[in-house]
Amino acid sequence: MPELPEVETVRRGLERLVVGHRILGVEVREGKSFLIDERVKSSPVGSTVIAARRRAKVLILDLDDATSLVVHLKMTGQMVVRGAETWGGGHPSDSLVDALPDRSTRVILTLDGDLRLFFNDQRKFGWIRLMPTSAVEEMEFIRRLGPEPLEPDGLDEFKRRVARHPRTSIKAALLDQSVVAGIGNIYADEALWAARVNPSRLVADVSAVKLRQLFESARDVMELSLSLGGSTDRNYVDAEGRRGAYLDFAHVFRRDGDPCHRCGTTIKKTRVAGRGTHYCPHCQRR
DNA sequence: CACTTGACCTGTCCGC
DNA sequence: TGCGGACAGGTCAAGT
Repeated sequence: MPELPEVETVRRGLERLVVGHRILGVEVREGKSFLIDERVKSSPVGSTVIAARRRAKVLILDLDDATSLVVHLKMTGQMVVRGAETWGGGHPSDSLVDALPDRSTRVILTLDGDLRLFFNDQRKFGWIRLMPTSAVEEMEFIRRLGPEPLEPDGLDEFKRRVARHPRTSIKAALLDQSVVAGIGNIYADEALWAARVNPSRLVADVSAVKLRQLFESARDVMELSLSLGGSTDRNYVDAEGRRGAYLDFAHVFRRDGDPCHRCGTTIKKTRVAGRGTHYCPHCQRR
């Protein structure tokens, strides 16, 4: 569920809350959730967080010893900060998560300033990887990433990359991180609705005008979502444990059975590219 | 080769 | 109420 707007919201929180703090301890509760590259020392303890970056759906915490903590939240990952600088050790009333740690807590980082950073991940798909900062950009899946919708000059590159997959559905292409980076199931459906493109349509049958509208629609829905703190379907929270509000404004995602905001036709749910797919049968005719 | 499906997990929801 | 099964979705490996 965490897609680009959610990961960016978490990044902003971590930038504010943990950059400048020194790591005092690491508690790994689930070994597969915390991986250490063989090229680095065995622990980040003693290092200071100097930057919080993001590439597509990946979070990167740079440390002052030329290593980085690379984090992928996958579907149910959370990075939640608790401590004196947030709420005196307690948690705010609008937090979705209760007392931490809980049973989904996989890794706990203790930082100076009386802070604790919890990596929670119900389904254990996510991971944190400690590696040399110089090696982050060389990770295979980062090298392959396509342009992000929020990049102002990404359209041409998107068009070039999507054209390499003419026989696949446009929805599958939008979900392919090597075609365009940062889109997941929610924003794929929302962008397709905004651009009035049927999710099952083959890439080869989508006009250049529609491709441009799709890229721009993806940018628009992501900017709106960012302004609302992202989407909370069931699990997502930001670095302070708060949910995002975007789904209150969604046009199709999880709205099957409800009327289309443009034409009133009942929103349908089907399966495209192996994923639940929401669309308006009238606005998004094939 | 291009594309689709299954695996990885756990929690929730639905029908019987 | 209990229980089995479907479903949720990001990414990669395996299959067609």
